[in-house]
Order: sequence, then C-alpha cells, then structure tokens
Amino acid sequence: MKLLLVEDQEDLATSIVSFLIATGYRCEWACTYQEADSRISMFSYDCALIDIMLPDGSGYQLVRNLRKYSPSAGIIVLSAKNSVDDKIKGLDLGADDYLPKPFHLAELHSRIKSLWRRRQMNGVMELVFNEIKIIPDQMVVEVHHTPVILTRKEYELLLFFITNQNRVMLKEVLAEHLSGDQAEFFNSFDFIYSHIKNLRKKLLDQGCADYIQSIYGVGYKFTAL
Amino acid sequence: MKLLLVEDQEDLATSIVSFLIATGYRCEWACTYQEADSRISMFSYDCALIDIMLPDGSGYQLVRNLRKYSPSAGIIVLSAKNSVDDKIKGLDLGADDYLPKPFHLAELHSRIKSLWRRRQMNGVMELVFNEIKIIPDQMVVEVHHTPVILTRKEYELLLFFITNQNRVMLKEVLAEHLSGDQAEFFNSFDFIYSHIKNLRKKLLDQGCADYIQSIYGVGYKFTAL
DNA sequence: TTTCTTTATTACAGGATGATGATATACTTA
DNA sequence: TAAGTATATCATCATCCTGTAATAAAGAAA
Repeated sequence: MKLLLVEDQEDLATSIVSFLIATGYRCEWACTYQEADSRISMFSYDCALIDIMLPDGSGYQLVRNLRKYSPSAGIIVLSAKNSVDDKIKGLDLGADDYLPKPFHLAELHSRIKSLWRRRQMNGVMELVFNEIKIIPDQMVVEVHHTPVILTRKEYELLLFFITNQNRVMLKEVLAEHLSGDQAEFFNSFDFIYSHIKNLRKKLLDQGCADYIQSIYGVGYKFTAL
Repeated sequence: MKLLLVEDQEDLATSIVSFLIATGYRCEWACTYQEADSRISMFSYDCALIDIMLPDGSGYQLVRNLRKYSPSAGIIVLSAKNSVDDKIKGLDLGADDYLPKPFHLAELHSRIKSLWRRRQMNGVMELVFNEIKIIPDQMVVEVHHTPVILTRKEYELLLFFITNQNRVMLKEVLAEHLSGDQAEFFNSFDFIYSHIKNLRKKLLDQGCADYIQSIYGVGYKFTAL
C-alpha cells in the first residue's frame, strides 16, 4: 500500500509520514505542487492525501491530474478551509473523501482503511477472472478451485493486472509498481521479465490460459482474448 | 459506453433506458436480481445503475458481485430510502456514487459522466474514424469491428494521422514523430515509405478504404475523401 | 515522348526486445 | 547463526521489428 502525502507544512508532514510508516504503509512526501505533480505523473500510488492549500499551486489541479494518471487511486483531500464548497469541489473533481484540518492521525488511518476497503481490495472478498479467483484479504489465489502459491511480487503483479484488465501496462509502470523503493533506478527490466515468467508458469501449471499478453516494445496487457 | 440498469419498476426503467440510449449510451436492463446477476457474470459493463430494492434479492449483493467480476466498472446505487446508512453501506461495498430517488434524468446523466471521467482518463477513450476504431488505453485498433495487429510504429503513425486528419503532414514531421525525436540524422525517408506501406496493407487487408493520401513532394494527408 | 524526381514495393540483415534458466544477493524464519 | 525462500541480475537463445538498399512504378517537367 503506497501513499503520497502532499503537504507543505514540514513539521505536520513529517509527523504524518512517520505515523503512516509506523502503521505499515509505504509513504512518500511531496511538499510543493511541482514536486507532487511530477511524482504523480512518474509513479503510481494507491492513495494520495492532498492538502488543497499549497504555496505554488492548487491541490484541486493535483486531484484532477491524479485521476488522469492513476484512475484507480484513492484520493483524500485535506483542508483547513472546512467549507462545504471546498468539500464539494474536491469530491466533484474526483476525490473520494474529505478530511478537515486539524485531524487525529487515527482518524486519518481509519479513513485510509475505509477508502481502500471501499475502492477495491479488502471490501471485496473475491475477484474473479474466468478460472482465476483472488481473495485479497487472505492473499490467496485459486485457479480452477485449487490454490496457487504465489510470492508477494507475483501476487501484486496478478492483482495489478486483474484490476487493470484490458489496459496496456507500460513496463515502466509495472516496474515502478513492483519495486518497493521509490528512488530505485531501473537500468533494466530483467526483473519484470523474471516475475512475469514465474507468474505465467505457476498459472499455466494449473491449467490456466495465458492471459498475459506481451506487447513488443511497450509492456503487457492482461486480457481474456 | 455500456450500461446496465437494474430496476424493477418497468415504467421508470423504460424511461431511463430510452433517455440514456437517446443520450448516446448503450444500455441494457435487468428487472430482477436473478437477471442482473447472470448478466453481471456473463457480460462486462462500463457502469451499472443499481436499485437497492429488488423483488427477489438485495442490490447490495449485486454491488458486491459486480466488484468481484468487473473491478473496473463504475457503480451508482439508486435508492428510494434516502438514509445515510444506506449510502454508507453501498459505498462501503464498493459503489462509487449514490443517487436518491426520485431524481432528474439530467442529474443521472451528469453523475454517469462525472463517474466515468473520474474512473477513466479524462475524456478520450475511443477514437473513431469511419470503420476504424482506436482504443488508446488498450492500444487496440479495430477495422469493421475486427482487431488489427499493428506494430508500435504503425500504431503511432495511425494515431498521429487520425488525430491530425485532413491536415497535410510533412514527411519531415512524420519522420521526427516516429524516430523518437532523437535528432536522428535520417538521410532518407525510406523508412517512412516502408511504414506507410505496411500500415496501408494491414488496413486494406481488413477491407478498409485507403485514407492515406500521398502528396507528391510534400508528405501525406489522412482524409475521408 | 524522354528524363528526372519522388513514392511504392520487396526483401532482408542487424538490432532491439522478450523468454528462459541459472546464479547471486537479499531477505525471512527457525 | 544457518537454512530456506524470495528477488534481482546475468547469460543465452528465440523472436520480432525496423531501417536500408535495390528495384519497380508513378508523377512532374521538358
């Protein structure tokens, strides 16, 4: 679970980030509109916490951009301006929740959890794609009703594919999604090839069709054709 | 854009369906839980409008199942019971929006649009030019509803043509667009001719007209004449 | 017409990319 | 700590793509 916090007040930001990391999330921090925007366009996040008031731009624009680049990401708007208009505006632009400042960290955590539950994984007890069944809560994958043991990366890869079925996934996006560390630089996509191969093998060994389509020079597409 | 309306009141349903079809959507209608559930598991929809109160089951279960089978579909819950609890419950199960009955059809339309905008990329998800359809998200090209396999350069060429239709494209511009803007010193346009020819062939083989018009000494124009 | 220039077609070699298996490093867990 | 697993990298092979060159055809100009 990878979060992005956009917040210009450094002390507040660090306390939020350290809390979230302690709670078990991966969390990155952007303190300006510029930085947030470039991160959004370069990396993928499961959820973003966006402060509306930024020194060099409006958080609303970030909401819009994030929706564009990561349509499946969750967005929580943070704002000191506790006005209904702000809330409406944020939600209209594609935010999922609104949290007026100041707030308790526990409250934030609960919002993130509930948003995440709502958005996909945990709220849904099962994801089904033809003969493949995923039970996100338990990190269990079944093919033809028999369980398949996947490693974490393989599991995340499959989950990412299934929640983005029929969409072309750039190698860069997959690599960024799988690699734990943000600043990590990829000089090669070999490890993607490797995970793809292992995942394919485990699925095929259970008599599953090969839904992972390679797109030369671009990436992969998970599709039922 | 393919919708599923789940609603047991026949008069209301028909008026909604005819409105949506008139507005330009493809819309199917299920009047019972059973019918809706089997449609959900058999077909795929971009968005579902689900009435919670059904004669033979609960719409909540439909929300859950739809999330399971089509995690990327949008879900709008319709309910006469305008209680906060219902709303929360629907959203928690994975719905994206909640619309209390009665509602204006225009309001419904606006919700669908905004949901779609929020879920998918801002706007363009299909480009259509006569018998040619391009789905950029999927990097898929269809002619007469049958897919055509293009290489990356061919795909980029076609996309470039279609987004610049009726405009004369200089060979230099095409070359620069295709050769990844590396100040590539192409002393010949042979590779353009080559790609044009391959693209033409693949399209013609599917019974597509030749929209690529050569302009002697200048370049090409993609036009419907 | 003839001649020159531009485009179309064909064929193919070299290069880029992906698949696979083996190996080394990092990480977990007992 | 060591054993065992997961992950990243390397080496190799297979595959596909792309630009080029050679040739044919078509357009422009005389």
